[in-house]
Amino acid sequence: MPEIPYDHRQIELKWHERWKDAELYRADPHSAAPKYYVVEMLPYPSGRLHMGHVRNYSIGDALARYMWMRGYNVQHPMGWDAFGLPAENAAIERGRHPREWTLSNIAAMKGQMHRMGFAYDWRLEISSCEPEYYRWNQWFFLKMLERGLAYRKQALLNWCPECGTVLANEQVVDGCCWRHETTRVELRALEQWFWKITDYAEELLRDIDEKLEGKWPERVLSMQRNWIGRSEGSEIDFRLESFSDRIRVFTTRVDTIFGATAVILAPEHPLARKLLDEKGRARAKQMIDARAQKGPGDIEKEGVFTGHHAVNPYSGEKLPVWIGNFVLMDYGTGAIMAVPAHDERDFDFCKTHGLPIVPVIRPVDGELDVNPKAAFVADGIVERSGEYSGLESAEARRLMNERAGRDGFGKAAVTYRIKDWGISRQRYWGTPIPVIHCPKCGVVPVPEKDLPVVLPDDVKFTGKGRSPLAEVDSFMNVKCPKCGGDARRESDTMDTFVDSSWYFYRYCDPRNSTAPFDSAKVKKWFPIDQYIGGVTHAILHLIYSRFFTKVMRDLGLVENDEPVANLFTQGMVLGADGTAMSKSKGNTVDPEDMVDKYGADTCRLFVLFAAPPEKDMPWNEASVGGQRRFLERVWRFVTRNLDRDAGAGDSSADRRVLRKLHQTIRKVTEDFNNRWHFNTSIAALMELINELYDDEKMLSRGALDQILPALVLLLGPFAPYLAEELWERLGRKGPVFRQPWPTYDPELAKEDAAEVVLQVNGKVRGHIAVRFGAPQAELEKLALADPKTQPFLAGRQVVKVIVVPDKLVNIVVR
RNA sequence: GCCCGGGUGGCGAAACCGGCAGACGCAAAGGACUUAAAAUCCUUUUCCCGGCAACGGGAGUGCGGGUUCAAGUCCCGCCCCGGGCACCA
Repeated sequence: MPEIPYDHRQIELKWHERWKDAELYRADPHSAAPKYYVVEMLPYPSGRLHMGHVRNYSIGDALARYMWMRGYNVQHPMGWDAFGLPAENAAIERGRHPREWTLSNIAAMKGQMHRMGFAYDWRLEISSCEPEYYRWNQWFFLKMLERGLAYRKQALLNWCPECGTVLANEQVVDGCCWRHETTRVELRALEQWFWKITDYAEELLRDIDEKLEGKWPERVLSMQRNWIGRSEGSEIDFRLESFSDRIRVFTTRVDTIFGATAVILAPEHPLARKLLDEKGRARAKQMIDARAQKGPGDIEKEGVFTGHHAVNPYSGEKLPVWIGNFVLMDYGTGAIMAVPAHDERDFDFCKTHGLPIVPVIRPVDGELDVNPKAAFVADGIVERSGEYSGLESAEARRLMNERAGRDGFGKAAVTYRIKDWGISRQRYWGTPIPVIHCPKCGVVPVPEKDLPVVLPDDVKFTGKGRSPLAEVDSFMNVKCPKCGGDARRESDTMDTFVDSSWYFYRYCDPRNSTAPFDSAKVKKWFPIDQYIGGVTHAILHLIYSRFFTKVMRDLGLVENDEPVANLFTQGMVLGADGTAMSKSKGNTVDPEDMVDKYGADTCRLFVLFAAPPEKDMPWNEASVGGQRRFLERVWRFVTRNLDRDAGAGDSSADRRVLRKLHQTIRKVTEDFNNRWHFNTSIAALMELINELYDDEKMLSRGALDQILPALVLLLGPFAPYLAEELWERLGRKGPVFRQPWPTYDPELAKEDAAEVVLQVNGKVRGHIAVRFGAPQAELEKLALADPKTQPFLAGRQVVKVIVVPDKLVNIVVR
């Protein structure tokens, strides 16, 4: 019988066509089956899928298909994070309109996703650049405004010269833009819109422990904890000698306050202007400018004495007030007390500026070091601190906070590192911020009934200057909704992270034209059972969407406190050079080439087999062939045994192969249920096919009839095209992923006998086959009598025999 | 500096609860088939020592200690790599 060749092109084309219109992957709103909502992070439509996408979506797709087979009602959507700078840059560089460029990219990538065989319910597709979508961004903006969660302020902001826009703190990496890793951000004073994520700092932190612990990767949780940066301490007012103003400082170490030798203000501090003379102000300005240019970290500690003094409320001591370039205006109160003996930074500063160093904390089991060479920063016993002397640090802090409250000069206080989310962007391709600036009424929100504020199409892209929208008179000129007078629209657009903060809710009701979604529909699916994406979004997207969910909950739109019950972060795809694949490094591989050459199934298998999904995946082009060979072996085995008249066969071969089959079902099922280590699932399937080849000639028809369909079903989540084609050739009806997942019989999976390892003094000396459950005494006897162990026992005394039933006997001799 | 990961053959990896280290795959070498090549199939492949040989012995999971009958796995102290945070008071 001639072999039928495995022609991936023909097979994939055939099923591609059949799947296209079949609407196979619909979630059923009326199903009684338990729901399972799986979402992969939506891509930016750059025009081509890259390997990172393929990896992300192959993991999610395998899971979705598996859960269908397990009988769940699965919702598995896909969409487009369609606003963003590259579209605008394409417009500047190539004269293509961002909309047209974006839409053609979406069409291309959607085609690639179809080719990959990803099982999405495309009826739920959303695209954030459509007015039907972004009008709800605007609606949320208005709600934030109503609730006092949106505000406008002038601030020093991170400006990326490459992007031509400001960035949120989360979008600055090592002082550089997150999209342009070599472009330093500059600080610019601008007026822009902020969202009060800080109002939710405490809850965002608490729910990490209460709701996410154990369900999100520890790495992501620790990054978020870090980012929120909760810090407990005290706020203490220092009275100025020469003015009525007080300087409020934040400190975590009020127990060291008797060691304070100065009070230091940030150069931007409002009091700095007042205290400094002309010359001092010029120095302060220099410090501010230097910081704007250099970026943090590589700045020498500089300072200026203001000539004024403040009074330590505990000791009554007079402390000089300085300006210091290392004091940050936007953390704490913008002012600190300097305790050089117990803080490294203060130590540095005071050393260089000749300020005294006064130690007041001694180690619990040591002496007070009166002439320290470095700061002693640990807690200890408070000394030289009046009534607090002799107390432990923690107790001193407690009592000192009490005293501050009682006497009205301070209190216990909590400070967070996280700052409000700056959402204004001086770019075109984003959601217009729905406010109007009226010369008479000031900032006026666009009335809800006038939403959406639609992006105009006729915009000039010069790549220079400010928001492109500001140049479009037909957009900008508007009547004030309040007084009817001439007014101007806001010309900034929203950060695109707004779009992705709630898109997975919109999937549940994507065409709703009266609300962002119907809460009942969302309630059916939320929280997301499994969210899958790159770890790069650990603190960007993933903290913004947690914030958004909490706001939506407080608006009464959703009932869940968190959007994502379980998070999985897959590792990066590394290039051949061992660093992350990226266009700028030129080490990318286009998945399309691989799909052309080897087929989508091989490509999917390849990304799943190369490494466990949470680990970074090294690139090794050569091993693709191995995956292809495996699929061909499956193909050949199934096709040539479809209706081979195998007869009664050899019952021992049947038993061997069926045992392997059931062991494989067990292995693959466990991998899906526990760790998603699909590399080992696929390895198990390879072992099965190896075993089948070994025993092929001896198998009975009956055994083949059990094995072939099970093998095809097991392959379904990983290689859907091949599975579907073979399923049809087996004469079966219906799509593979709608078949019940094969179950294993523990009895059939069991080996005939336990292989027990024989050790002498921990070294392997032999093996014996014993029936399962053989009593310990019997195993011990067999081990002592075994010819393999005998030579190592001769002339020695048996001290002890360790028996692990069905596994191992270790004879300890002396 | 602090907080997470991680370090196992030539390479990617496996060993999930302390019980045979290296499953599975890649690459390499040898062989079968072939006029030949490709494809396919079979064999070998951690290192060292002994043996013509099936085989036998020893060492071995970044380094040094420890616990244990038994350690890649647990504990202590280091080194290296990746990631995050970092004048955050």
